[in-house]
Amino acid sequence: MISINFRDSRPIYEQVKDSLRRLIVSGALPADEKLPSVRELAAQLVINPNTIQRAYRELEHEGYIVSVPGKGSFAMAQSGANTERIRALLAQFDDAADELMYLGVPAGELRARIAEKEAKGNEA
Amino acid sequence: MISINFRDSRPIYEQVKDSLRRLIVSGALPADEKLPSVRELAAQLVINPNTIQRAYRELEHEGYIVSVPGKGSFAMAQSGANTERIRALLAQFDDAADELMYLGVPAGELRARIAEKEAKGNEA
DNA sequence: CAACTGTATTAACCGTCTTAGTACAGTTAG
DNA sequence: CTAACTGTACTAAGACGGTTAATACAGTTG
Repeated sequence: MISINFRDSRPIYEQVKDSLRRLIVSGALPADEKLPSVRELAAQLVINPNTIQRAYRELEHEGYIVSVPGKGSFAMAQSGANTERIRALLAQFDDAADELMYLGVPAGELRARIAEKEAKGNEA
Repeated sequence: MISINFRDSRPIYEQVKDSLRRLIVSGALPADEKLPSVRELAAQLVINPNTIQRAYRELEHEGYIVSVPGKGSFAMAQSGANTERIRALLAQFDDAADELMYLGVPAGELRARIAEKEAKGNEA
């Protein structure tokens, strides 16, 4: 479900954040779904609870989850559009598309990928 | 031309790499164009020459530039398709698209962005 | 020869990531 | 109520990577 790569230069807490965000975005973690507890996920990944805590704290700050002392952490329905995050994602999207086309990947293939996601999103 | 952000958590040499790669990809730096020397760019950005050297070394390893002792560093025409880089870029592209659509950005807008790039690429 | 180019190497500093250990308050099942 | 869970906070220590500084050497060029 969630995996981390110790060889990766990226911090573990970032990898955990991205994994969880991807699970939420993909629908694998619907709103109000309970996440593993800080200690449980730490034990599962064999890393320190502090590292998980940091990932959860930042995900909550980004509006993807909500943590309640004593109860747990839960996936959260996206409320207000996160304009700042959208701006960053669009920049990432454009950069990747620009370089891919420079490297010879046809624009049609990129558009087809979008269309495929659109279909998958509607079937769910 | 090339700018770095000291507040950014990303390493300076990565920022330099991305700036140069973007200049090459966008066509601002055509093949065989001479890049600033290691020391010159370091002085311009007020950072250590070693940091520039590292950026150049890795860009050469990625096939974006070529460095010749005594002469300088030059933008390089993309020869063989860099399959590894393309794979990573497609993953980045997909992740951004997935989350953008999750956040409510319509697929049509993403496709329109691709089409726009396609048009710009053809006019050049 | 002089001034440039890339390249290599060593040492030192500093910030961040991660771990370990402990502690406290809220929640919940028995 | 108690026990076991939950999130949260804090300090200390170690490890690692990024960056700088200071040289040094070889190839190129006017």
